[in-house]
Amino acid sequence: MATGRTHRPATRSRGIPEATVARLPLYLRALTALSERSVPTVSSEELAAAAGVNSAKLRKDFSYLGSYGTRGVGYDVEYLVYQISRELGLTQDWPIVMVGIGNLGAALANYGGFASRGFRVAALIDADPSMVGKPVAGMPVQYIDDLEKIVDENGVSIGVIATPAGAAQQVCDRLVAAGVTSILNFAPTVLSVPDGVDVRKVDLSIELQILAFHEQRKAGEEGGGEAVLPPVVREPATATQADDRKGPDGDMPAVMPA
Amino acid sequence: MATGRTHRPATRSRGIPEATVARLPLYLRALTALSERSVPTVSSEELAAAAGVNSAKLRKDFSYLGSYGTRGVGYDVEYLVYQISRELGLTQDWPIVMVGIGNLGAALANYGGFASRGFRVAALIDADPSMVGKPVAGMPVQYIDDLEKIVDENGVSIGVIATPAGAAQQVCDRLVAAGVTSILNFAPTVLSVPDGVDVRKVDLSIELQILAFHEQRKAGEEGGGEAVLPPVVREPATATQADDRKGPDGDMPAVMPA
DNA sequence: GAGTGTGAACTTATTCACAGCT
DNA sequence: AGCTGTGAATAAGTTCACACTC
Repeated sequence: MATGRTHRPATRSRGIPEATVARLPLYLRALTALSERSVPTVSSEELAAAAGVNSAKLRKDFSYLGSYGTRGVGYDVEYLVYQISRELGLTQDWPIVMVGIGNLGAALANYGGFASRGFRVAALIDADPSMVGKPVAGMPVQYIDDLEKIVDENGVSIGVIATPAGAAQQVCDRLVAAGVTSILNFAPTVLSVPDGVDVRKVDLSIELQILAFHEQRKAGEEGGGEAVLPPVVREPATATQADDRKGPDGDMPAVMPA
Repeated sequence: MATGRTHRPATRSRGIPEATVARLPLYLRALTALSERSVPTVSSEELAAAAGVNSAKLRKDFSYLGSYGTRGVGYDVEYLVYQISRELGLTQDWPIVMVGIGNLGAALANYGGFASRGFRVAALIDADPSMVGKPVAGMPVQYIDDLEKIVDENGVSIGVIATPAGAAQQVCDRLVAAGVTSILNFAPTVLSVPDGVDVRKVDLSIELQILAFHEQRKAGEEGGGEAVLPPVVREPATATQADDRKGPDGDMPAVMPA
């Protein structure tokens, strides 16, 4: 205020909204595809469609990064690819370790997306001695006793946990103690970490459950008036009396579902 | 659960915030663990800790479902497990199909989390004829030509896509045409679907990129002045002469990073 | 004319803090 | 005394709509 007009919006890499950060990879993917097709420029409308968001949101997101577009024209694809890559820290290579090379871990290791731009699998680690030395995705599995050494020697700061739930926390603790400060957790458990360590989780069954919620609602709603499924116990408008009315519907049945 | 008995989400359950829905599975998991340990009741504080959220948020979340707690005491674990299960639609069984039984698909099929409460894998489907008939996770892979029939005969409304990116949209279209209204997408691509169809996506490389963003920021910030890791690719101050000031920092280098 | 960049309005989500029940 | 349930306050995220630039 005092300065009248700070011409520069506070867009230092600082203070990019989390929701925006989460969409940058999406934009980057769409832009990369355009780049491969040698498309020189793209409008917010087109790019938004390719990324599955609306154009106002995209423009707003980009505005946090800076003014990278040209009015009346759009965005230069190559230029944006670079700027977003830089913002995401993908102009450097991040060595990562993956712990837990079971079904899922092995699949992830083989998965191309992992080795994509910006990341390099430095080591695969497992606690099962019979796995050690076996090649997975072209690299030998290493024993978990060497975790600290591996992290240290490779300067790893990002770890992926794909162990069973029971082992995840202790693996996490070891990774953090060894210097890892970002963790991607595929184990279905909540990890606790000290301040300064980021955890992101991917949980299949949670995603399915969220879908089931909406699915159920769709089923209950179809037809509106002529419902296929009867509305079941409409709450009497009276609400309460001697009724210890709890939830909106359905008290606990005598027998719990297994 | 026999046919109907889909509880109509009556009165209050209309409009449970999406953010709350996304956390219900988390609470459910924590509660299930308590239930297995035969813990009878739990306070919002304890449960919140187990689920990795703060207690105010948890209480607020639960308040959208109804008044399921007892003041001065806490929540009855079994009761809550049932109520949340019901809210999520897990008191019925959802048959799901999985399309794309490659590395990742097979891993997911084997993954216990999938077959967990409320879901049943009705079929594994692949487009590779050489996969067909092979048992994966104890069930034979079926050919994609039968997709429509499988969806129809099993009353499938939830589909999981684990194909390569290039095939995802067409698989999605076929699933939707066959009657699927919820899709969990593991392919690194944006799916477009008609209104009324829900899509959730899981993308490893996006998650990693988000971590890299924060990681980069940490590195750039430590010590304030002299960073341990040099930011790599220091921009040549070259670029544009007339200082058409674009972003907060860094213009495009002459050579794009691969 | 076309399309970005962005304040302002609006919506959704989180946190606070305390009244009210057991 | 203890802990839930929830309005009220705050923060974060989205959408609108239009001035401005090319």
